[in-house]
Amino acid sequence: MINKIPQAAVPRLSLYYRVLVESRGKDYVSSDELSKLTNFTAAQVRRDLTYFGQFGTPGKGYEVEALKKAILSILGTDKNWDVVLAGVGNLGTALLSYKGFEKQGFKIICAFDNDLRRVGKTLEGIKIQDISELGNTVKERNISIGIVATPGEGAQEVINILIKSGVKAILNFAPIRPQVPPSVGLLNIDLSIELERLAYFLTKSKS
Amino acid sequence: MINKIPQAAVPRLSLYYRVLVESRGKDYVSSDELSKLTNFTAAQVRRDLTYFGQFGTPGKGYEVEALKKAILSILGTDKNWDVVLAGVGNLGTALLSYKGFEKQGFKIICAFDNDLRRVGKTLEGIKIQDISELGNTVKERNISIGIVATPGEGAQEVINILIKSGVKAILNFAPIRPQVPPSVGLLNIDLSIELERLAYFLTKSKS
DNA sequence: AAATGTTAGTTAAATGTTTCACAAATACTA
DNA sequence: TAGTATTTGTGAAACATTTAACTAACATTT
Repeated sequence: MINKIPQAAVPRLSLYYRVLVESRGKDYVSSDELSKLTNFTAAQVRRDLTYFGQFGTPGKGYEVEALKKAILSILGTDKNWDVVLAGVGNLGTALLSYKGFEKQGFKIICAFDNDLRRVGKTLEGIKIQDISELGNTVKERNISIGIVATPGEGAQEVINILIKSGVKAILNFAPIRPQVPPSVGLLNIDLSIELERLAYFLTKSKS
Repeated sequence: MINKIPQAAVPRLSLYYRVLVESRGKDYVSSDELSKLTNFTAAQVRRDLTYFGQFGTPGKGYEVEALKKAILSILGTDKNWDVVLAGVGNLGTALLSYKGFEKQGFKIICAFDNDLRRVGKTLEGIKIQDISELGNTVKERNISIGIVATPGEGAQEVINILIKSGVKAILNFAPIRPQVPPSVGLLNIDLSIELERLAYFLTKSKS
């Protein structure tokens, strides 16, 4: 392919989709309107969309429903994805309870923990299993997305099990940078690092 | 300034600090070793560090303790930061309970919610206050960092209050892209968007 | 049907970031 | 002390992304 798609364009697509959902009632929307709704420039909106195809009509704009469908299909959110959760502490529980995921086709279908006080309990309709069953369950149920919300210690081990069992994409909240083979997608969300970025911003803007 | 610092260098600095902490016992560490520990290239390690100053000794490397202190000072994590939390649902509770923040100098000192069932309760030693008191409390206590963990509706309003009351940096978990003046630092963590990025990765790698 | 205005798609320039390669500085060894 | 091995810091090149300017297509108005 000649046109490489910038990494950063993908989350922007998600945002275009959101504002399209909110602009129910309109038949067409222009890059200029999308620009105002997302705070990206109109040029970037057009550029981003053409990375993935041609969706618009000159003089008119983009057909809302068609563009919505197209973005869903590009992102893969027109399918349903089964998700496994490893680590059901405070954060894990919060993720399990978050209603937003299911709307977008992501369903946490099983959850694991190594704390025996939690194992066996049911949260949001999901029975927490012992971490020792992680590998087999993931294999049996053929799950391809994993969320890791364990402490840093042991996170790499959990991730190794996930990968060995066929998981192809991981959202990692543990404060480590796990090793994964290139075939596996990895996104790290590291709360401490984000706060440190803010602290840097504050320190810098004072000087 | 001639050398503008790439945005992306800042979170890398956080990671250098982490591996330095873990390499206790060593007096000196080379860019090559830091490279292996962080999976960034050695050239990037050196480049990143020189954005902020000259910390190394040719032929020897970087003195661990000195570099640790320098990074702390650059990031601003050598100071203590008071943090306000808006929204004490599942995610907010998880953040309130997360022990990692305090170690890095971030302390959530007050929390607010608009749900009367939560207001008045005490979590992790912090009494949840009514959202109507948010502005005054932030002003009185002179807080400069805010974490927003409310639903999307109302998040912009909460953020407006934070900014009006003197908050200068915001970590936003609500699924919106808030408007903030350029003088205010903003980082968005949007869980749905992260999952959609993974879905895109999976969709793409199958084709 | 012609003229005008709007808007997507494309090409080129500008900006920002990372990588490469090497000189200069220091440490080590004999 | 001279010579060799390390390792930093950095100019320049390579790469990636965003912004801006332009072109062509379509819609609307008269």
